[in-house]
Amino acid sequence: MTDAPTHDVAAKRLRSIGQRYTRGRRALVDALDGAENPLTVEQVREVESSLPQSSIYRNLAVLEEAAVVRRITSSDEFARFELAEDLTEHHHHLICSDCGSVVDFTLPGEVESLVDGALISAARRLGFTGDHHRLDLVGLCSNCS
Amino acid sequence: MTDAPTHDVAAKRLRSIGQRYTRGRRALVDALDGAENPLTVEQVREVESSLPQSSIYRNLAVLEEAAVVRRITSSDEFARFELAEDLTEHHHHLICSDCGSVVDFTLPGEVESLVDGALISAARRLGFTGDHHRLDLVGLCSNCS
DNA sequence: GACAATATGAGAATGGTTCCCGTATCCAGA
DNA sequence: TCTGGATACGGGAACCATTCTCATATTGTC
Repeated sequence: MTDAPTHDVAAKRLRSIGQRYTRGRRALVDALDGAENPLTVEQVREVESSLPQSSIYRNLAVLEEAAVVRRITSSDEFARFELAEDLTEHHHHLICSDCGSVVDFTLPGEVESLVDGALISAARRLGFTGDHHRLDLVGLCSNCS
Repeated sequence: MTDAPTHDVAAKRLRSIGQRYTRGRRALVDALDGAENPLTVEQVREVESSLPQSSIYRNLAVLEEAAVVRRITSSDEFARFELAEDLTEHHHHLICSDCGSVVDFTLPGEVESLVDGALISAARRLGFTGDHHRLDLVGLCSNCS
């Protein structure tokens, strides 16, 4: 189960784009919040078996638009979803290039700020408006190595 | 046109996995090497209009398996391809979250080594065998902002 | 409680990518 | 240079994660 604050933020963000915070959408937020790592649609179905596939896809898209959920791509063919970082904490992904599994990890604050600074100046140089960075480590998970 | 060394390396890597370095594959390497940024299959077709789509897909997969080409995913639905980093140089991507375009950039060496060190220790902690990192900046390109 | 608007969900459609298979090309040995 | 066997090519069919459709159910409002 998810903290009330998370649900409150989700409800507010949905409302701000003219969407309701329905039972199915709450179930998705609970599923993602209860997971250690980003989930595929199939994994969401395993956790919340009552949700039909089409609703999962549609509502994940709505939640993504409301900035409640972030979609990430791995090395396999399945999209994965996690709660937005400001609802959890800033983190990164270990991506297995063999099986596509994704595991979260964090880096020391000094590293983060150095990276951010470097990215901001690179973006400025190229006329790009940076929103967030995405620092993943690609390799082999303990199962596949 | 691509340096001989690049073609030599490509030929050797293909040979090492029992594949030939054919005309079509050479054309793909030329196309990717001549591009400023990673290319979609459609963009490859624009550059090398003689190559049929099915051959582009098949040969990019072969070149990827031979570690001559790397496949990257953006925010849109198209896969993009670039030469492996040891045939070009280590770099990162600015990814436009609106149109999906991808632009290369590089970071100062100190930042790279700090990041690498931090990633290595994080990977060790989680039983992961790191291969390479992937540091992208997601935002809006000058066209979309 | 009734109405209008929005969300749901089962199945169809979409489209980037992969696969199939008959043909063309390449390489080794003679 | 020929020949045989293996590999690559390429047009089109198949695949499958995802998106779309639309009739029904649910929601919020007066």
